[in-house]
Amino acid sequence: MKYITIKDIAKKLNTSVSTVSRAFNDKSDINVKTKELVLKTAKEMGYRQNRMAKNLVQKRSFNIGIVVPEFVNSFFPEVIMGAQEILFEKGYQVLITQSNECYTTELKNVQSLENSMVDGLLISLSSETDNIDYYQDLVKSGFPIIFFNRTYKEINASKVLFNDYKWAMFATEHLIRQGYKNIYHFQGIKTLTLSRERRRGFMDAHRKHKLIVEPHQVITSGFFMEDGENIAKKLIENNTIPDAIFAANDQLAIGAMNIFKKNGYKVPKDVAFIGFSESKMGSIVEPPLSSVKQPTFEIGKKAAQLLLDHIESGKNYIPQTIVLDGQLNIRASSQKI
Amino acid sequence: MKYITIKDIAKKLNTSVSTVSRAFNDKSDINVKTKELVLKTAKEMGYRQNRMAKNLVQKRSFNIGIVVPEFVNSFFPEVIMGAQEILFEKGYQVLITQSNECYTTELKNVQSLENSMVDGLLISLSSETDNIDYYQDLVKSGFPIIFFNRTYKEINASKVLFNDYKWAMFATEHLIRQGYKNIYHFQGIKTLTLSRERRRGFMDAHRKHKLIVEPHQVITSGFFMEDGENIAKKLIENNTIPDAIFAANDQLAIGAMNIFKKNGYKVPKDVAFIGFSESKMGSIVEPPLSSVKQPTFEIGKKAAQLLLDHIESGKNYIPQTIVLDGQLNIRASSQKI
DNA sequence: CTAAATTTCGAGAACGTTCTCGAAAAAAAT
DNA sequence: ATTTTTTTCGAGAACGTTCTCGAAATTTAG
Repeated sequence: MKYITIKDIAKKLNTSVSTVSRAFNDKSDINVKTKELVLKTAKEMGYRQNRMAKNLVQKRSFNIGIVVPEFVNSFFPEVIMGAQEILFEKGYQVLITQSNECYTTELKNVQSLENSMVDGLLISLSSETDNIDYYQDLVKSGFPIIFFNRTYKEINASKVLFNDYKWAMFATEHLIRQGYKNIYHFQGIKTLTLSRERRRGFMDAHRKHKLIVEPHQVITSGFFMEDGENIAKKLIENNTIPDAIFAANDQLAIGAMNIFKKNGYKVPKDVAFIGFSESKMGSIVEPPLSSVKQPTFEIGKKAAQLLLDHIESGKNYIPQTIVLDGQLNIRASSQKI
Repeated sequence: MKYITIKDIAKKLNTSVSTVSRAFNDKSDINVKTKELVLKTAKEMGYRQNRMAKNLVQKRSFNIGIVVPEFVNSFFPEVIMGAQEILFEKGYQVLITQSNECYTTELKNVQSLENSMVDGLLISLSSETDNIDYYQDLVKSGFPIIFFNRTYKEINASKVLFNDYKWAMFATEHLIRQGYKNIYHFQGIKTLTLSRERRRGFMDAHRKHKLIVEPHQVITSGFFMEDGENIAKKLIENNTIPDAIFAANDQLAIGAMNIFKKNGYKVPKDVAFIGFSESKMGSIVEPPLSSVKQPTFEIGKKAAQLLLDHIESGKNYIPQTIVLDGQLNIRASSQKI
């Protein structure tokens, strides 16, 4: 493949590369007519700018790296779409990688992206990540990096978060107000800040209403549908059937709901359900699943915006934390009849 | 941000940049001891290779571009994951873009990726794309590009396809064998090759069983759940209720199913359903949706492999078409009781 | 009509690598 | 000890851009 370069154009027009370069970069010190001529012949010759070279001299790639734990739920794709929307219009390309919830792959991704000279990073940590030294160094070095959803308090960088505590509390209170007494919480992966926050919301809602939560009411697992199924099976086996379940995500709730239904339990009469991070599936399932809706697009957009801010302001950027709010969508799965 | 370069290392070690470069590139003409020394001090100094520069001289980026129409269904994410698996282990980075089913964005994506000097392209065309001149030129120029799922016969490049005809036929026959007579087909976007193939399967299944299909039994729409809902509403309005519906994807089927259920129709007793491109939702819905399962990961893997072949063999690459097979998963939504 | 100001341009360095070529150093062969 | 071979290295071009600096051309002012 023979690329046409700026030199070829210069030669053809009997001018210098500087002039041609000027034409493309909207520089003021060039005659409008020559500029147009350059642009025209460039088009005719099928010229395409070589980003590598440009980036090399400008020391920026106009690439943004995104690292997410997974792709299978619609949550992260939606966040990514939000970010892309902002970044794309500013001329940035987005490199997306996934860590598969694995710390080593996550680190490999980050480093690989750094090698590609990304101008900044948007990252949501894997559930396995408990060592944040690398990120601390990165942040300290001034590299533009924004964390979203899954992060650590200790990291002194900009963050876009969801108010997990508040909405977990609302969700739980909703169940309590419906009159449910024996409410279980499926907290997913225990160690994540977001899980802890949701659990805290769950606990405080009980406290507020002077209800006591027994340890066995909070159950740890993974975040997938199968995890929900397994928990439900075990509960049925032990014949410890909750009134209601507040799950840390829709997948867990749906998995469990299916098992309960299969075993003859009625939803919400026997067991009520409320999920989190509203997914499309939630509205399809029978009965439709109540859930807390997170502003996925908004998260992506805000994170992207912060990143652009950081890139533009350089060293003297002051990190901020944005906490977004959601919405409690009550559906049939949690309404006492 | 001050990057440490190969020059810095050379200076510190009192050697030449050539030697340092050799150390990193596993060249034979370097002493093992100096190599180790270079590698060690490079690590100490926190050296990170500049991809831009490397790519510039080597004229390849080790980046692969992927263009997909959308992100919201799990189909494309899964394909991407398959591709990533193959590409990642060969040291390639993946740049993902989405066209939002819009031709102009698609083209912009492709060009932007070309500017980033991607070594190759994996693409599934938007539903809007009817002008393939650009791709024809690209293919003719020898640029490595592999089409998957959505493509045009006319393009002379490697393709990874699904045997839509065959499995549409199987799906339809399954319904016919169950005794359904008045079967409708929701074909989605009419113009896509894959839609045409699926419709052809639908028609031929009827022909084979000596059944006649009236034009009104084949309905065109978009590919989203809302489209399915709208069709169902219209059918109910006109009181033309099919025995069974074969939808070109799960979303259409689920959308329609929900509306029928809401209007008091029983599934599968009053209306039976079968979808296509099995989605997670299909197994959650009540009753579980029969569907044709596509080997999503496999599609991504195969496409990536073809692309690597193409990149490696260069000009004398001979395009191939791989047609993959799927699986018919029969569930309650299509079983006559 | 000349001087000053402004516009427009070209030469050439720089970005951080890889790669070719030939030279120096070391090892092996005579 | 000398020649030949092999190993190891350094100099410098190249990749395709942008950018700085100063010079040429043009316009404006006096």
